[in-house]
Amino acid sequence: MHRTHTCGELTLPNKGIVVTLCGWVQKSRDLGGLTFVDLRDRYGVTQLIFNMETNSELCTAARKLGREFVIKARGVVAERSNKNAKMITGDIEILVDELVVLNSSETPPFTIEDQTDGGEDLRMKYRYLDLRRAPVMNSIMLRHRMAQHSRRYLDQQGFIEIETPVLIKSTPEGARDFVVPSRMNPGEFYALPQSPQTFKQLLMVSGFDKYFQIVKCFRDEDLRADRQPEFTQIDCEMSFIEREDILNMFEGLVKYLFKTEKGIDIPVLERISYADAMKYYGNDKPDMRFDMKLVELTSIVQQKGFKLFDEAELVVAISVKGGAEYTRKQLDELTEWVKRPQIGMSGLIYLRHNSDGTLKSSVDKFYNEDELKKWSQLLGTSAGDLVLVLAGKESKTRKAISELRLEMGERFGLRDKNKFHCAWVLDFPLLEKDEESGRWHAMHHPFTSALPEDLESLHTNPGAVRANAYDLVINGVEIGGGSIRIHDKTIQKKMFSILGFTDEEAQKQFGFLMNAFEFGAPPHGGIAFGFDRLCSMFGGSDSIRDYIAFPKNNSGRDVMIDSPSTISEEQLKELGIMVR
RNA sequence: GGUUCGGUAGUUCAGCUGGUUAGAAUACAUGCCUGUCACGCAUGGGGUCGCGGGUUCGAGUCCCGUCCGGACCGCCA
Repeated sequence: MHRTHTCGELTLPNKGIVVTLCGWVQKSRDLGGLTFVDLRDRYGVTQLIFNMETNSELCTAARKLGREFVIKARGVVAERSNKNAKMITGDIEILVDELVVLNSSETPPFTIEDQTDGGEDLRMKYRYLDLRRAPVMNSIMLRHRMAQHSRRYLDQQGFIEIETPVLIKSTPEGARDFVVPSRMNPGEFYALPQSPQTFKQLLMVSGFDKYFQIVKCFRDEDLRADRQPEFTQIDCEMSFIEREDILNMFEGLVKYLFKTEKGIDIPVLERISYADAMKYYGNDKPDMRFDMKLVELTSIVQQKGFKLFDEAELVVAISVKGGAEYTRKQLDELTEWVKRPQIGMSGLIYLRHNSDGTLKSSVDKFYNEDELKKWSQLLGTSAGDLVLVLAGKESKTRKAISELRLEMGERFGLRDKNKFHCAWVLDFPLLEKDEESGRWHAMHHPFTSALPEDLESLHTNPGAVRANAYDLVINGVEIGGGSIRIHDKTIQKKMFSILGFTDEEAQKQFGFLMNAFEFGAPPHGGIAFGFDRLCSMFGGSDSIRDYIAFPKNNSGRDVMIDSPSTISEEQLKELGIMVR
């Protein structure tokens, strides 16, 4: 008696055949004379039926089945008298003639159903049970398919998949490293890679020409719904290419994924400069599913006696289509929303374009109708629209209006999960100044090249130099990013010196790379995609956790295996480590 | 490092200004029921109100501390 079919495939045409199914008891319904058992496996659910009149022994046994018992059942596929249109297998049921209990089960701590009663914490503790639930299992299977599609496309394009080491060297740049003590080299540590960046560049020096890897990366930073300490990237690098080649190649990958997985033909990817993204969306990863562009009012609103605006570095507004329906109460609530510490604005100014064409603002005291009309014109409002204005320090205000824009987009239903807008964000600044130390930091990473036309200002005006870098942004989420790399030793050295490395430090940290550049490094560049985010985007979720089989919680803990954990004195001693 | 919300039955939650024996739904157990599929009906068991301290005649409720969890800010080249 071997399994002949799955619980998701039997329908009316299979009527009359004898089948054997295996799976878990989803639920049983005992009606006295009849007992129904829903049997579940990875493929679906099929109803088993037991009849007290025709086989009382078997029916009595079936009544004893609890939730999540593992069973094997043989029987004939029969047409149901009462069909269930909600189930794929809802037209049939199995008239069971033999039943084997393969294993019993405790009552699960939460219900194994699409809509579970379990909270996040409990589900994570029993993740192996949570994974039995169809939505979670489907997410994991989506991830599998996405990996296969990506491999197929990249293989077809001539990319070679190569594994790079996981025990590597700690570097001060970027995120914090996870660190692994070396027993054989007391007092020394490996670091886990934040990305295989330098290795893939070395592979280009070796001549592999097109490389990719679907690879775990590690960053010891605080977690978010879309950030895990270990995460997966589709990591790619190519030689003898220019930016345009990379954009085309990976635009191809994005299109291929949407086509094969979702059957969607996405249009040519929009391209927007970092400067424009900041100007129109206040954000380097704009959600371009909807318009609601930022409009700066600074120059026209100052010197009218309104202190908040007069003292502001930036006065910036958005116009919400149909927002004039917002009541005073809702506007007050929105004001509280921007005052939350996470946003940190001192207040919110509004201008309502009433349905009768009149304008009403919260600052009528300072601005006459002509002036308000000017606002309205700049923002292109018509009757029924609502203008929201924030003012204050430049960067904080820009950030706040960007958040407000996303919030209003959300409230007005403009962020449809089934709509996708993909864009390249280009021409990022190469460097950014750290406010505290006053030092320059690489915005992307220190191997990123400058745009050729900006290279000269590297010494005179480093902040103005644009990087030959690009991000892929889908629906306001940074899905991928990359750059054309530096392949010249002298320029790479110069970059390290601008970043505040001494020659000695640079040699110690990255000497292997710069040495390699002395032996015929080809021009090269690449990109890496956040695979977990890509999967959650395709699955329509904001959280990557359901797309990772065994994720960590907000504090970086795996509550199932209870890690991280302390280790024994002997282990510490062997590793030469003292713990305070 | 910070802000904020939460921790009460197996689970999800309610429990008001402190006041008799802490409730609901669901899950579970038992019984009845031949067409259920969120089956129905009846009965029943199930609680260290996260932990510690304080205020009070009296604390699930108020205060302080602490632990755990969620969301977010900082951080994430």
